[in-house]
Amino acid sequence: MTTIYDIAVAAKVSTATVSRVINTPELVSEKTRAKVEEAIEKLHYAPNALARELVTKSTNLIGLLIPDIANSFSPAVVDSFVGEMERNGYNIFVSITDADPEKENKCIDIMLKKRVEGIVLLGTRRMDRLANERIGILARRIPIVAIDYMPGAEGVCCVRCDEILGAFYATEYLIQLGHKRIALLNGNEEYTTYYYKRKGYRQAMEKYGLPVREEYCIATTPYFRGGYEACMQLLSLPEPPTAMFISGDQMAVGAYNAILSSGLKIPDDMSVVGFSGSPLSKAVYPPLSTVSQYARETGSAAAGIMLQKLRGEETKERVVFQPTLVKRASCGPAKQ
Amino acid sequence: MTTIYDIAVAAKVSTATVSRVINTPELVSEKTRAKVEEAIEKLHYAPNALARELVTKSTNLIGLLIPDIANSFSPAVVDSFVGEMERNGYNIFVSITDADPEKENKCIDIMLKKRVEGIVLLGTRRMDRLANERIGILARRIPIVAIDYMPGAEGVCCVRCDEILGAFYATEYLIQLGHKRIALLNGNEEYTTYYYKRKGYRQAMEKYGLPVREEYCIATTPYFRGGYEACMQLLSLPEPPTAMFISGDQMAVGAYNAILSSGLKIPDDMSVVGFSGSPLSKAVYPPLSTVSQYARETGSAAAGIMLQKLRGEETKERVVFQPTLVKRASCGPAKQ
DNA sequence: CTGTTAGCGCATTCAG
DNA sequence: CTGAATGCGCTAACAG
Repeated sequence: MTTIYDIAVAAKVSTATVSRVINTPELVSEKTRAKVEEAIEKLHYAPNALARELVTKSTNLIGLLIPDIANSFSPAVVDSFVGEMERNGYNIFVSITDADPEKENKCIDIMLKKRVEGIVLLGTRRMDRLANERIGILARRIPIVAIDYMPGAEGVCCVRCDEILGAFYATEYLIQLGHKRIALLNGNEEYTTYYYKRKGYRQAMEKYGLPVREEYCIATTPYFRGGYEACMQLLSLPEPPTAMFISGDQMAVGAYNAILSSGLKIPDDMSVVGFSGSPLSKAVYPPLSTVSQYARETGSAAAGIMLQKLRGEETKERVVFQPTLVKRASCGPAKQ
Repeated sequence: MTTIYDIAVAAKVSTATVSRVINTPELVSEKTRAKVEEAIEKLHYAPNALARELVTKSTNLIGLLIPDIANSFSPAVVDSFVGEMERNGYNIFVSITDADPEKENKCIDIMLKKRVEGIVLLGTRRMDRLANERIGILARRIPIVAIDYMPGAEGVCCVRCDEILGAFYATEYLIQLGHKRIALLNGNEEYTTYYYKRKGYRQAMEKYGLPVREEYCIATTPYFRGGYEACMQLLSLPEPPTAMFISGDQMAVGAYNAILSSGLKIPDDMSVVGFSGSPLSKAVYPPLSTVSQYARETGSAAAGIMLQKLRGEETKERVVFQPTLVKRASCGPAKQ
């Protein structure tokens, strides 16, 4: 590996001069600059960022923790976040944690050692306030932005969608269409997203005086298969629901499959509202009503806040996107 | 930021001893180890990886270049690749290149400066041999694994699916069902994936003596919307196709929408085969026949090869997965 | 078992 | 405009 010293020798200058043509070329005379650049070219010199960062104490590195990359929300957030950070000269160090707090902790340790200048936590977390304590403490030393809720670490800046409200809108919409038997097809309610979605669902049901029937509330894995299986279960009930609010677009598509392959029609026999507003929701047939979560906007908002923090500017404590209910053909009035 | 020196002072030992309790604790006496560990704990010491790596010349960093994270293939590959590398003690430095060769080049420069120990290039590339020349040269200095084809850089290890064969299978299947008017709904054919898919399609058509009709071959954006629009265009033809091979599952779902919302039935009025084998293909209704691309296996194969290279072991020049045609309800016999 | 010393590759004073 | 010298935080001989 060629070093700054090799270049200095080849160009017959000091290492300081080489350093200058790289970092402050305007301070170097035309002639020596040319000499040095030639040597750099010839020897394929790539300055060792480790050494550089050791002295400048600036890594331009941001850590990104992703609990789950396979859902319909993460990729879009990651894309917009990474793009925005890169455009501003930062680089990204990622880790996929499978939503495992222990793994997350280890990753954070590594990131701290690598001297990342900020950490972004993407996606839902356990409703475990204690587990988040460390994050809260860490946030006093290094910029941290959480995408989604962060119970128990009040100092951490959160960028998220108001999921209670989103779930409320979705459920209310179904109620207003005349449905009374409305199912909630949810994910694991120990996680923030699903906890809050249940809350919104419940609020809507209660507001309109409808009973929350336990057999209508199912928590399953938030992917296609989970949606399919849970929906099958609902359809086999003696008195099946006439509508369902489903906590994720992937689950909703799985439910579509269950409904359609049971010979039922959407929305005639079953109304469906999803959650996420991913491109998928618009793509399926019939197009899926969904609560739009603004994934890309969330990613760039997180980047914006992170950049502010890195510059030492004051930032908002929290950015909450108001979800929008996108009404599409998957919902219809309740039959009499 | 506390340093090894601070710990040494606090524990009243030398920095060498601190270094030992961190790296080779078995060489330190129980007593001093306890002292040092206490100091580390108390001062929240996290060894500076930059300094460490500068002297050990080992970063455990792998660069991962992702051209497009939004398709149905990348997330699964990334997940399995990253998981496998992390399990083996490596960390990941990512960048999203939007398939822009210039951006890719800049990213590689940064990665080289950061002293990554290997680089993985994910996903399709332009059919531009010259653009890949640099990769080929680089591969002589540092382990490089390309996921997908890599024309023009023969030294680079490639992990990919035989897309020609996959497209051939898909098309042949439709032909054997009696279809003669078979469309190809493809992506931009300047990119390897779509170039080779067209090739496989053509080979099948020619083998069975069917004409390749230009108006049946459309190149569009490989997402839902592209599939929808291209399919609409095909349906409006005076003599529309009776079957289509679609180069990606997302496009296929977009096409589903176009077909179903035009009042046609799948597979009665239109047979469809997709490509990717993503969970999505199984989830939609009717379940989509597709060419399975083994995303997760591809990711872990790439990791496996990278790990071998990092250990200095000999590796295969190329790993080619034989795609499998998964027959589902989206295809039926051609009507007379 | 522990301390001393010498760099790793670079940026940054401070002279000249 | 350029060079010599110093140190960033750490590991790795080498002594003791």
